[in-house]
Amino acid sequence: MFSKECEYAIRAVLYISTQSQNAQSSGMKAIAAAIDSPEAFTAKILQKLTRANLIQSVKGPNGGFFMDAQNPNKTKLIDIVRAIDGDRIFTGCGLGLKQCNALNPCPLHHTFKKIRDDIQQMLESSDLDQLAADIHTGSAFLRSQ
Amino acid sequence: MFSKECEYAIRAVLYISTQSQNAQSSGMKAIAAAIDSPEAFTAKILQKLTRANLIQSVKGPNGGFFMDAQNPNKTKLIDIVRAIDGDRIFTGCGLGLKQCNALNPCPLHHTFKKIRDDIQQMLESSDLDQLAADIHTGSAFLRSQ
DNA sequence: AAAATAAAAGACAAAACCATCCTTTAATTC
DNA sequence: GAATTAAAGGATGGTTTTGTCTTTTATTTT
Repeated sequence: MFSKECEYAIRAVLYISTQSQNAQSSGMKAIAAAIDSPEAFTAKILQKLTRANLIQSVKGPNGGFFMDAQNPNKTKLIDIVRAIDGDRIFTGCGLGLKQCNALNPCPLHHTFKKIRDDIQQMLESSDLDQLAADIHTGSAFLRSQ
Repeated sequence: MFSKECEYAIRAVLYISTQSQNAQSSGMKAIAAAIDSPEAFTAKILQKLTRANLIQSVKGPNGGFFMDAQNPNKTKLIDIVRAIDGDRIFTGCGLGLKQCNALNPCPLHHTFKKIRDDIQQMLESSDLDQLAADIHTGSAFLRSQ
């Protein structure tokens, strides 16, 4: 569904979101450990997210990554997905046709449209606060237990 | 959503299904042309589908690939997906966690479950006859127009 | 039986994706 | 302002996926 990069990105942002609620910034190594992802690769992803203005960063001692307080409840999952994977998952054809639309559809176009719309709807409606809450209460996890 | 291999596989089987309705067998090159896929790669995929008993093949002059008459209405899309991509799309975690289930879920597990169930339902319920019919009438296509 | 045809099979090549390493830049601490 | 810390950036390596090429095997036609 998502690229590995995007999976890590979502998990990283969710983690940063939980930490930012206590005005804590998180270093790259701490993030990679918390979400069980490779450090160097995670660093690259955090760079992309920073450039996309989805998270902030500061260099130097006690630096790291964070979101400003009002951001977690504005940022939606779809923003992360768009920043990393683009919109191929929303617009691409399920059977890989270069051109596939209502006028010239693949045999699954109409059925897939509903599913893609559901995914989009889900990614647009969920804000990070709610998801971070589940992590805080221990009812959801960012790495395997 | 699906691997490229699986996309080609579905398109190939749908094409073979349309041709088999006239008891016509189709050669690899004809299939690749009809679905706009690379020939050699398509040949490999057709081999897999044959080994999985989703289609039949005969060698030699006038050989090719076909489905026996009663097969297109028994075969479901999910059989093709399972044969090529396995069941990762039905069981894998959307955020890439090695272990993700109702007891130890990722923050998106429950939302994703619904979507994955929808996809599975869709792949189980559609049989090839119906989809082939749309192709025959020209209301759906297996390659870009 | 020989020739021709077409799939099966195995080895190989290219591209994309995933991941790491090393140097540079910026911020903080002492 | 020197040393330290941590992110930014660039170059590079490994793996998987995608795709090709060549030989072999099976079937049909003549």
